[in-house]
Amino acid sequence: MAAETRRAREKAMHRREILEAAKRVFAKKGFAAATIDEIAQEAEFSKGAMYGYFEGKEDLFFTLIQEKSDDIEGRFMEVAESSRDPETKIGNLVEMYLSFFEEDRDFFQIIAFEHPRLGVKTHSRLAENMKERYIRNLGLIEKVMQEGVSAGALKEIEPRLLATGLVGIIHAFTAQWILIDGKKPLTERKPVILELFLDGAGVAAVT
Amino acid sequence: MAAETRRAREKAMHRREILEAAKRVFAKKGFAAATIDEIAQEAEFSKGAMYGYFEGKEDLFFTLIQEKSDDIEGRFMEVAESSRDPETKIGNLVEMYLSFFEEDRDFFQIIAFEHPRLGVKTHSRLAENMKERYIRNLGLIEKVMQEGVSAGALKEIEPRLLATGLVGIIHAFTAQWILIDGKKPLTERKPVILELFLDGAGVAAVT
Amino acid sequence: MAAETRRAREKAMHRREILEAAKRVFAKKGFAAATIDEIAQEAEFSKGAMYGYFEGKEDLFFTLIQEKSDDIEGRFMEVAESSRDPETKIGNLVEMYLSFFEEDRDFFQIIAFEHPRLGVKTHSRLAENMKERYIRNLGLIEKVMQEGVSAGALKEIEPRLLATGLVGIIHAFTAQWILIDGKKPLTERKPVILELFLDGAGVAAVT
Amino acid sequence: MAAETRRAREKAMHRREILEAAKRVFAKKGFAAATIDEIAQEAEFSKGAMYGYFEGKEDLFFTLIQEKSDDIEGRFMEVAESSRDPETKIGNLVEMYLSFFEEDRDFFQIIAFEHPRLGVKTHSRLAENMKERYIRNLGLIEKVMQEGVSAGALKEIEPRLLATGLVGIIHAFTAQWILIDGKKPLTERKPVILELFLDGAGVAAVT
DNA sequence: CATGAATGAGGATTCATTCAT
DNA sequence: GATGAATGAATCCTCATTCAT
Repeated sequence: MAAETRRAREKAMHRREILEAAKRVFAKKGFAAATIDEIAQEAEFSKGAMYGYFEGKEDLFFTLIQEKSDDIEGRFMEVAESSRDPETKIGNLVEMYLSFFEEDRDFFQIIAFEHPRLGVKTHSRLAENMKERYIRNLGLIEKVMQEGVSAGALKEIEPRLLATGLVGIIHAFTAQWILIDGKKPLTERKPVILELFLDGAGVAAVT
Repeated sequence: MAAETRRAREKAMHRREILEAAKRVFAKKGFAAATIDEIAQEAEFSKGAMYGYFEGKEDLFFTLIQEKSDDIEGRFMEVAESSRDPETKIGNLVEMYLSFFEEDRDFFQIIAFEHPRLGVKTHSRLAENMKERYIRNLGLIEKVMQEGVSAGALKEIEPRLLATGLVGIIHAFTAQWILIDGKKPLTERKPVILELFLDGAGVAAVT
Repeated sequence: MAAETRRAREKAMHRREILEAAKRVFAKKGFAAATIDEIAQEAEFSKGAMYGYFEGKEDLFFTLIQEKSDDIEGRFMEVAESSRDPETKIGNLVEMYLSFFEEDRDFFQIIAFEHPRLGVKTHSRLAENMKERYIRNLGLIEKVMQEGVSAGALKEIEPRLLATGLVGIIHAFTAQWILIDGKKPLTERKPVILELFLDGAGVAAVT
Repeated sequence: MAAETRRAREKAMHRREILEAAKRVFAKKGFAAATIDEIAQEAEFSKGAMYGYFEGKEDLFFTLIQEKSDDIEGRFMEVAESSRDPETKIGNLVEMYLSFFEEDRDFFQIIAFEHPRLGVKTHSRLAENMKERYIRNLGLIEKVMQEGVSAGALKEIEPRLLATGLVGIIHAFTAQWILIDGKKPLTERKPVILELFLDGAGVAAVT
């Protein structure tokens, strides 16, 4: 039985290694251009082994997204209950996203890669699921925005639009960070993002 | 001679038809997943015909990006000289981007698709060129931001960060529009975007 | 009618130009690797024009071989009646081949290219015809050899073997000439060839 | 481990089978007209399998030439040291070539096919390599000829010309054998070849 | 006749997936 | 389970040939 346990432990580890390898490859190439062969090599397993752990390329990809999405949703829940003050909560939200992507820039890359595909009608369970999640996620952020509006901390703008704006800023800074200034920690951008989002770039026209 | 002219005209038209078809397919599938076959079908030409107009998939893609990028850069120049007032100029900038993407949402899709690839080292002339253009483009926006800062209309924030923020908001709203509420004209979003960017989402904390 | 005549003359000229172009291309690439496109370009005609003069690639090739083979057979006939002395006749034969190939090294190249295909069973009228011609040709040379033997000028060796040997030497020197020392006239090799063929390379062992 | 060994053994065998199949096809069609498909069928493998063993058509061809050329060069070395007597050595040389081609007429066919291509400027590593080898090979034969001349066994003719002549005769007889009288062993031709080369076809003009 | 655009069959190559060991 | 050889469908691309102008 102990042997069984070790086996189970090893199997789980291998699974993880494969997933991590897949993530690196998907991040570098995108789903379509990635090959099982390259993932196998990256994972230091044989091609055949991959099929002992996953059903195929789609499954691999899907699992990856799934896990990370669960992770991010979990973190989101913590954030959602982290404070009563809307501004603090939004700050936590931004920080959460930034550290999430900083920890795992490959995943951000993947999301960024495949995100646009969501707008495309498709038959894959995969894309459907991703789209669902995306909308749910945006919904969560919307709720935070709604709270902010209700609390009088945010302007009376449709929460969805506010959510869209915030997400846009975060993504842009993350992309920027990956593309150009990858050295400094991404979380350093939190203050600017918050200032931009909450107070805007303009010098207060004294109305 | 007239015959020659007609032929030339037809050839140009066919070229355009193929480019448009390619754009639709690239927008739907992304570069890697798109196939010449599908593009040919979409264009209602035979597979072989494609090669009379373009050297192959890469060339097709490249040409597409090239043309549109030239277009957008041209429009940008107009905007850059459109006004002395920074806020007006930024407004024109936002409007320009919104109408550009509204006119051609497929192109936005393509850009969104392939943009993340820019962060990945590659050997393709294509990616290099795209990255160059992207940075140049961002540089142009930076310059507008710089003017705004100098004129005292924008906060003393690094222009690059301002540019990143604005672009992020615009992209997010465009993506949103494509993903969900594709009916209303995208340009309708101009006021929100401007308000978010210039004045922020927060209710002016009376500082 | 005069117009008709000029037309006919022009047509014949064009035909010739195409054939010459085809010869150059076939010589450079071999039949299989040559393309109609390249031949057309070489001939400075459109691809389509080729089909007004020939039925296709095979026909072009076939015609080429045909014409040249007729030519060489004609010249052979002259040689066959050129002298009563076997050695002189053999000398004339060698000279004839050498100048034939010197005049038209492309044709030699083509022959050399496609010759080995003769040993392969095939369904093409083309190859059959070439093989037939080749054997007929060798037969002609055999007859000269036979005469030489009968006249006591050549050893009592099967004429076919003698013919094979002579042809082999000629081909080898021609190939050599093309491959390496293309400057000097090929016909300069006549004496060596004759000496080798008639007297051998060995220093007469005083038998 | 034994399993590994068997696998390795099988892989080597399959590789060989594929090479042999490729040889037959190249011999029948020539490089340009041969198709991977046909080679695969001849080898009784799937098309895809070919790429597990070779990089493609060129590689296949190249490997084939390489291996055989190494073989023939090895045999040549033996011959080169086989005797002090020039005539014997030349005899051995002829015999070596004849048995080499008799053992593997497909290879001769291939050589004969592609040889003329050598005279054509090209960019392929392949052709360069073949040409190099050919010249080196001829060089080796030249050396034997040179020895013969120095030893007073051969006439004072440029060794390269002597080599060319001998090779020409050998090739012609081999081609003849393949084309027409394939039944009798090719090596049977050794005496005639030697006699023709050393003593010529002419009846000794009593000089 | 000449042109060259269009076609489509054919060929090289890649890659997800299967399967015998 | 792990391996990697084998498969074959899918894909890019070429080129002989046709045909409208």
